[in-house]
Amino acid sequence: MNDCTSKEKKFSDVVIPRILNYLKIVQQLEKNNKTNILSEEISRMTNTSAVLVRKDLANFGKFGQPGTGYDVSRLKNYLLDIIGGKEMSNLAVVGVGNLGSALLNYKGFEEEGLKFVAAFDKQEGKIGKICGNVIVEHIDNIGESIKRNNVHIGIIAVPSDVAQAVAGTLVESGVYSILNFSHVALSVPPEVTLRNVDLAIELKALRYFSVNR
Amino acid sequence: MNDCTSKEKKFSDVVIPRILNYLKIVQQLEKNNKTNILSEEISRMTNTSAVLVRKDLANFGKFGQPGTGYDVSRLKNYLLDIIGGKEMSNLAVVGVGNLGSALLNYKGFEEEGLKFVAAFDKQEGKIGKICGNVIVEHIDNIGESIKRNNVHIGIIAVPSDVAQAVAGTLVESGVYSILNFSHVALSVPPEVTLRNVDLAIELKALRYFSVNR
DNA sequence: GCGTGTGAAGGGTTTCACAGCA
DNA sequence: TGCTGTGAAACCCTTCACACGC
Repeated sequence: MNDCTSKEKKFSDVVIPRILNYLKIVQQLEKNNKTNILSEEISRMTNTSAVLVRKDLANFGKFGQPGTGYDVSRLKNYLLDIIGGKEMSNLAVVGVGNLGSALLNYKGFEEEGLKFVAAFDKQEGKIGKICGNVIVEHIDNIGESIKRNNVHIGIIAVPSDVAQAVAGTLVESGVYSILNFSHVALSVPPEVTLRNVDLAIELKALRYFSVNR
Repeated sequence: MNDCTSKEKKFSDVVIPRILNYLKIVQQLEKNNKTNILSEEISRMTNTSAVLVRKDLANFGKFGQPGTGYDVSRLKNYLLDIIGGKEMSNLAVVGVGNLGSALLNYKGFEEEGLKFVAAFDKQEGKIGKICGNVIVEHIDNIGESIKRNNVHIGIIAVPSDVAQAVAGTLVESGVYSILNFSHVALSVPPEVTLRNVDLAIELKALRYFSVNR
């Protein structure tokens, strides 16, 4: 097989972030007009063993050149196919504090297929303000706004004590993909895909691995 | 064995975040004056199977009561021992944009053993301002300030194009634990523990798992 | 009886060693 | 010769089934 045959294949939670890292790197290389890359180089840039890089990539079909390496733009396109990064995803942020603002103002999401289409807060002073490319709406508008803007992914960037309520509202409004930045364990129905980014846990994990090495 | 014997034991990258989640939950429960918890409940709150919860906990010695469950405050203390969460870690943030400010202003890190002691930016308007509990210093002060403040962990919250340079400065200044929020692959010497939180990758992973379920 | 603790089985992931191709 | 691709082995992680203790 010489084509990308693995669109049906499901990849695990270990593999996907790794592949997304490979993608990040080849996109970077393409911008710098590099046309070829070795598994050895990808390995160094991602802290992944070179064999594992090759194994991962070989999963999708063989598009490496023995003795030469991988063609950067070809690799990029295959990875995008697999990851589904070619269509735009519409994002909504709930909570326009510092974290919410950081997300909304981040340049570069859009060229990665991620687009903010709505933002919500309950603080009157923030409603109607422009943040990034969107106008902040009142949190009571979530239901209506999410349908109007065809939101795919909801991002929870509110204080912990209201995070669960916001999650409920998002789900009711039909958002089945949630990224949770709050420091509480959310409970959502099984059909919802939930991913947590807990900054305290990241810091503590880092601390653990610095000490225990 | 009935004691916590596993201080020497090293846990993997899969296990540690899970344990930190257990800890988060028992800390929460303790605040709510709950004194006892079943593996079944921890399971529901963390999306981890109950057997796995018991296996994880049994790693540290048996402190569950068959037929009854776990004593919350005893469990908390053991987990803190294992994770090393009893000493305070000093943190420094480089880049006081929205993300840096979000971190500096987050209430609750301190009671988790994480304390911000320094913040840096290169934008003149920000220098000298108070953010959270620290005064923002110029980025040129990193070397001196890090020694003065005994920084353990450096957090990179600057734009991608300067992230590598900042990483270099941190390492030169003696910071060997780095949490990187920028969207580039940093290269650091092997003695440095580096952990990456890439928001674009989190969003893309979430998208992948929403579609492929 | 109920819930924890644990050896054994099962499944998945990573490494090893080497085959194959430019 | 150099680098990719791949079966086999090793390793780790998770689940299963059940023993044990309150």
